[in-house]
Amino acid sequence: LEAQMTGKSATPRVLSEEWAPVEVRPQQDRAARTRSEIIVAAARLFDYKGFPATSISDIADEVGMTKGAVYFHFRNKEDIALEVVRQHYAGWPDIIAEAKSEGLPPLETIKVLVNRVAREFRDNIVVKAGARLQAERNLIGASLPRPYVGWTQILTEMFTDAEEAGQLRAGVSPAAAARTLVSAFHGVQHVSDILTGRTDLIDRWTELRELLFFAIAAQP
Amino acid sequence: LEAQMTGKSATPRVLSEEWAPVEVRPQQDRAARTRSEIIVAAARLFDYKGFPATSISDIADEVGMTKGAVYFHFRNKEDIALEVVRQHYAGWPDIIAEAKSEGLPPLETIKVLVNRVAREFRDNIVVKAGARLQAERNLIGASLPRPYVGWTQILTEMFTDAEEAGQLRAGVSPAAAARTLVSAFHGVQHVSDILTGRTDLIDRWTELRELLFFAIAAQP
Amino acid sequence: LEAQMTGKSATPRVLSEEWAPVEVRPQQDRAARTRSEIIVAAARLFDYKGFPATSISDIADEVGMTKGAVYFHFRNKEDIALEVVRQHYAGWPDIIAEAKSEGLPPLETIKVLVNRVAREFRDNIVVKAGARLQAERNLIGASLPRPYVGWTQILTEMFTDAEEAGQLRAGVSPAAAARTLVSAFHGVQHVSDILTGRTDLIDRWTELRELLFFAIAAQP
Amino acid sequence: LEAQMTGKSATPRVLSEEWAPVEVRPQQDRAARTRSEIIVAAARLFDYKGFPATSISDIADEVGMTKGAVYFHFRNKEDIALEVVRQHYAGWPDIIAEAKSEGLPPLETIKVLVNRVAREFRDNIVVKAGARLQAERNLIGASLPRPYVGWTQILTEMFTDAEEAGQLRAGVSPAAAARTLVSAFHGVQHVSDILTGRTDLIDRWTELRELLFFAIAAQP
DNA sequence: ACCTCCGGGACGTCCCGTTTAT
DNA sequence: ATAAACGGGACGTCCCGGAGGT
Repeated sequence: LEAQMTGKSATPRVLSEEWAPVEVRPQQDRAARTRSEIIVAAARLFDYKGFPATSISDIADEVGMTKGAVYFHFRNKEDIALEVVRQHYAGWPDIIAEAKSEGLPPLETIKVLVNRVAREFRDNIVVKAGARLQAERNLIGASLPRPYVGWTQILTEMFTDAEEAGQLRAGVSPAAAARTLVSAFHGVQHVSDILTGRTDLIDRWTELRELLFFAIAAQP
Repeated sequence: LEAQMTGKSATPRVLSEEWAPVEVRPQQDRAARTRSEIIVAAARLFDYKGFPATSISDIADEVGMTKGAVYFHFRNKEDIALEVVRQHYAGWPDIIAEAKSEGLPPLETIKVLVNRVAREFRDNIVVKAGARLQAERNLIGASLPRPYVGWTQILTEMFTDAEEAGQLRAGVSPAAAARTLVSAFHGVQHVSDILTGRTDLIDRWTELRELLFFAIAAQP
Repeated sequence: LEAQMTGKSATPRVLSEEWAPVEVRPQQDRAARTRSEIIVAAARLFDYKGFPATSISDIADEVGMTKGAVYFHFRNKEDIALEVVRQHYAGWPDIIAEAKSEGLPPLETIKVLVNRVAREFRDNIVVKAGARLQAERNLIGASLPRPYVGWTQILTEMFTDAEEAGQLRAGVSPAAAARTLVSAFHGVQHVSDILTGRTDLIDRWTELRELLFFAIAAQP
Repeated sequence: LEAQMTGKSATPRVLSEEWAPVEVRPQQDRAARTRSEIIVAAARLFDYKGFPATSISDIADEVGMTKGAVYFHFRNKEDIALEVVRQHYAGWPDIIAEAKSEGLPPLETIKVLVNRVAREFRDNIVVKAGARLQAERNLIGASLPRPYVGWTQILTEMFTDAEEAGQLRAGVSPAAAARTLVSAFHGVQHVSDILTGRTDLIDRWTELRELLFFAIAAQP
């Protein structure tokens, strides 16, 4: 749970797309596609080698373009990393909304949500790259959004809902639970990355979830 | 809980120092002092800027020497990082032995131990730097020892002791408990580092400890 | 007579230039010009100071560019040396064809040819540099073509022609004559370089030629 | 025939050693031995890698000493090269005297002499190293003695003797014969070094000798 | 006298992230 | 959008002094 969240609850993207201009010029279309290709290629490299070891040349080669073309779309290497991180964040609102829409009790909603997040961390290249970039944030520049605090806030709200629903064990603070979940999830994801390339992430997260939620949840 | 541990119990350093020759050649003494100064200066910079952003020149400046002097003691930058990581590990056996020597029940021994480890992560510059270097290990070279597995093994043994002493809640696996503790501690330490420079590490660790050990320990 | 020759006869450059596209892209033109300037500047320095003593900075200064520009055209210093050596070789086929086209008897053709080669060794900076680089070949890298063998082969063929024309003294082996001519010419060129900067090369070659061809040629 | 010769005829070393002080202090003896070991080790490396690629560390390692020890005996790397070249030269007078002492006619004396010199170029590590250092002389410093001129002078004298003895073909200049022999021998030796590591030096020299002396000698 | 240990600057190569001319 | 050029370091390593032991 790496990301700086916007804090306001998830805006359904479908709606916001309604507001977008229907007619886009084909050139802008192509530019957007190129931009996107660059981002994905960069994400692959950032995930594999990290930010400092990835050169602009590497990225240009990976997309089959010249360095100049890359510089046409992004002012510098930091901007590319920034966009990767932005897209890492951009996906969460929908996922959160989806989890909430299932109508489960708060604690179960959280479980479902983080299960889904874990899968993204294992499978989605942009999410993976964004996580690594956040871990290397002080090698990049001070411009990345602060990580962890958004998720902490979202989860604090959800754990507060759980408390109000009587799902929390007496003495458990929603904020502490949120902080601990965010930190521990990060730890699990990172250690899994180092030791197994995140192939065992789901198992490790399951182990963590069982212990943590036993301590958080009220006894039935 | 970053480190690859040797597994063998701590050698009583006091004793071995008694056996050391009293007279050491002063030149070698100076060299050892210089080496140590380089390590500490490098640790400061690695902790602050990370491995790739720290140049040999930076280190030389930090100790007030020239690059040539640094290269007399270390073949390359990687070797310096390696030595920092080595010293990060070198302290744990004594700390583990110390915790065990208090004669507490297994679970309390683990708590005391990790409390102490948390303080090291907050205060000891070499420990801090070693942790960061391990996090950046794929930017360095494949030569660093594998992190986490040593601590996981140590803690698995201690949780097994706890199980045999009847301290574990039914259904809790010692190995899973150890893995989760190692990962979650790493997460707490890392997030605390990013958000507060580890000043709130003890508080965050306390929050994690209360939840995790409630789930792990048998009800009294 | 330093060079590894290709063996195939000279391609008439005039003709092939007729066939070349008249319109070349101006940028590539500029690049080719720059590349060529770098080669000539490097040749001057290699001839003057040798390969190890010539730094990339020296070359960049000599052409009035920056190191980065040089590295845009060549991957490393060795590649520059390689190209100088390549151009040293590239000129021989035409010169050989020219000598042969005069329709002289074989032995006289050889004399005319080597006279011309001697002038190149005295006047052509790339030829001079290439010769020196070949002399320093084990300081560079194992990638330079083997010297001397190409010329030995060419001259062996020509001396064989002479033998068939009855121009060789009885008992003189064409191969031995070729080997000796190649080695002795190299020696004359080198000693002349060391002692006079090759200003007396023609005289020294004349002395050698008179003696050697007296021994090789059949008495009239 | 690389060397700068002193020009005065060979001084029998046995004699000059008679004049040396009989009693030397044992420490100086050790120093001389150490010096000599350094020279031989350096010669091995110079012959193998050339001057620029041979570092003081290499030499120190080769003799099993520290760099400081080497610097005690020689002021700098150039001095070591200088001494190697000096010893390359130092052996010729005896060899020349030996050849002359056989009482052969001048031309045969020259042949015997150069045959012997060729063997030295093939077998004697200091001679080989000195030759290579002379070839790399402008990479070292302007301090090496001028090569070739000494041998040219010696051989000019000997060819003049031959002329006076009626052994020279009409029209052959003793000076030109000497110059050509020196240059051509250098060429043969160098090409043999590059192509076969001087294993075929004797054969190549024999080929050269047969041709050259046929041209030089009066017909019987 | 001979040698070791430790440290000091100085470059050399390579490469990287970026603008300028086209 | 490309091709060409620009500075600026980073790393490594080399040649070499001084301080001091033996």
